[in-house]
Amino acid sequence: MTTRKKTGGPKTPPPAAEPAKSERSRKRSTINDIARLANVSKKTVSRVINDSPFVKEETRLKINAIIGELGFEPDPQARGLAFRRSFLIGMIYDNPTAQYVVSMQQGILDAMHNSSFGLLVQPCDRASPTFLHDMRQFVERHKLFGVVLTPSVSEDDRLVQLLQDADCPCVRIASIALGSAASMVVTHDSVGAAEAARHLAQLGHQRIAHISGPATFLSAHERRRGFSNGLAERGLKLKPTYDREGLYTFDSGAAAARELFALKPRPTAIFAGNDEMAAGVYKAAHDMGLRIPTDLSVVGFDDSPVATRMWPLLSSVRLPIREMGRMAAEKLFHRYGEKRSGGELTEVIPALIMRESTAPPSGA
Amino acid sequence: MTTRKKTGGPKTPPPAAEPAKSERSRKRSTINDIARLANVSKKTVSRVINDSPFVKEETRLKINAIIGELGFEPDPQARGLAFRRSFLIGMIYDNPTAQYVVSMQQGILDAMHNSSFGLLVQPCDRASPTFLHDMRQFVERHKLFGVVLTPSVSEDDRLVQLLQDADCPCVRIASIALGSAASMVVTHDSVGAAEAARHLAQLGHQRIAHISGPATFLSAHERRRGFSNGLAERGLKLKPTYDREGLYTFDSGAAAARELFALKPRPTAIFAGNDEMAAGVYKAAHDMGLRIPTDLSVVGFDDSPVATRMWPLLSSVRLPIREMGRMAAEKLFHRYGEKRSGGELTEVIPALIMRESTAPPSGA
DNA sequence: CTGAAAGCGCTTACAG
DNA sequence: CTGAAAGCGCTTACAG
Repeated sequence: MTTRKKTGGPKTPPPAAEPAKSERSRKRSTINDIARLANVSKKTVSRVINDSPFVKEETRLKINAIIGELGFEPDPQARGLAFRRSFLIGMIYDNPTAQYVVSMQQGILDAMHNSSFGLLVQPCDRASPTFLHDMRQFVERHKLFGVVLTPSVSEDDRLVQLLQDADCPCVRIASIALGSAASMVVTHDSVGAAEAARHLAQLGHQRIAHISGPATFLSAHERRRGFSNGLAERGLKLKPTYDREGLYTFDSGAAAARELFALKPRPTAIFAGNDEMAAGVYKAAHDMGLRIPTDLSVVGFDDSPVATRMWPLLSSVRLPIREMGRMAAEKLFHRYGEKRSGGELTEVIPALIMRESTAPPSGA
Repeated sequence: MTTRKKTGGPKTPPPAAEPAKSERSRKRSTINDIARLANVSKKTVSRVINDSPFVKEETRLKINAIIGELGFEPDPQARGLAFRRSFLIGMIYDNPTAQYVVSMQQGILDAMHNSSFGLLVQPCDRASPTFLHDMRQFVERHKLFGVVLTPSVSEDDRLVQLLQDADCPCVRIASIALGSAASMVVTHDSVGAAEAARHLAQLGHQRIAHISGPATFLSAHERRRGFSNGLAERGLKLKPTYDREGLYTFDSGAAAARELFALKPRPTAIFAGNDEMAAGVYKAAHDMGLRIPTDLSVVGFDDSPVATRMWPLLSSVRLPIREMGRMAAEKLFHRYGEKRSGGELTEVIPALIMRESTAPPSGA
């Protein structure tokens, strides 16, 4: 009992920055140490760790003090084994944009800060024949606490079904609500696309084109839909000849733009489904001697790093990726903390970031 | 004993793609099930799981057969608890390039494929006052099996010391050997930079400039050193006025280029320490009306996605990031498998990827 | 070459 | 409000 205070002084700062030097012989303390020091059973210590309401306030205080003093942190592995569920969150992704993946990780990590959770990453390929098998292994092997699914794998119903069968909670990030409110972070891509449409219309453009992502992507559909609606608000229509499908890649954007430029009259503004394709549009315009924004206005989507690496700087629709990651992880935690709470839909609205790539049409 | 065969037929395919429908009541089998079925003790099953040589071949075969049949996979959590070490690899990073991070993750995951390991990611900020404390928590909390350190945090000796104290194996990725051979993947950035120098010299350039990364980065130093050496091979010298320090950022690259362009005579070629800065050079050149490669040759480093998003396409020095990740993880595993083996230095050589951004000097 | 006992650090029923 | 027993699924000494 006398060995438990080292400094003897008042409460040491936070969790004791650097206890003993490299004396790694000082093993981490366990629930047993705490129990002994507090003169209670380990079960009671377990109760305070797990925030059980059935602990006398006085007991709780005493135990928490000792926990603080020793810098005790329950072993997630042992806890996991007993709980039959780990303290690990998985992030499953197939988004090709590296910045998206890294920002999302950051956001999830933000939500886990100061918890004992860890973030396990898992890329995937929906086209692979072992896709579902791999995902099942990933989830079952680690007895994941929960999983966050980013687009476009978040749209895969087979995966969602599998997770449900495996009793693994998941939060899906997508442009519209695909499942229960408790499991969704919806990004309303259509709203951002509509804003882009209004902006272009406002500038006076009449011949406005769109290059969408592949039809298999929900986001591609939503962005087109929102754009079309935004145009309609201003009495404009997205003409079929001005409506091309790309692949969300640089090359497909350039190819679609070339087709568009061959039209007469050619469009004076293009809304690309993502920044990659917008970069392709820049390239095609450059090759044809079309100046941006004088001869052609361009708007992208994603506000990825490339948007500020092009000249003129690309105006683009931005989604708060990192924040989305944080929200998704928080949903997972809420569901656990307060008995299935956090059930409201989580929503996010994209915003148009204005830069230098748009101007009134030259003839205006 | 009779319940153990479901299909009754010959060995089913791999690990039984989809055992029972959504019957998740069928709990995962444990080491006890295997032991019972094989008529041995669980300890013996444990021995075959851990590849112990002290098992009769016949016994091993029988046990492995049953393991295969049931698709048994030992629970990493339970194993970890008993081993006092998890089956988790941590990746600690502070590299600002998203593509680098994602590729590295992929590589590490490649090495873990078909193992029961998982990859935990952990960004960090070396300037944060809680940096070391956070890292210690990360490592101790998860009882990490090992950790891979990417540049530039891989250069932090305090971290390496901390990991050693915590008895956590690590592999460091850096441009030169910073520690024991067993813990290093060295990327020889200088070799790639030298190649860039030779290429430029070969083209006939005489006035060749370099924009380096910040002096606090080892890579910045190594790239300059290699470049300078490459020039020297051809009897050229990196003049102090042509040797500028940037920050590895777009803006710093543009600023340094502007200074270089103001010199008379101005350089006819620039080797940028990374692609970001090369993009800045493009921007500055564009603003000054300098055409690439006619008026100015440019070479970058990293071969990041932006390299192919610029016009003309940027020639750049490439490092096989994904492969480096794989190698790093494999080193961690080797050290474990064969009693401290895998001790040789792991090396990687960068290669110059030729594209469209270089040409002989216009006056040549 | 193989096994019975004890233990990793926590939690679940069950009692009280 | 609190605790003693048993257990999560595996491994470590120790025996034989």
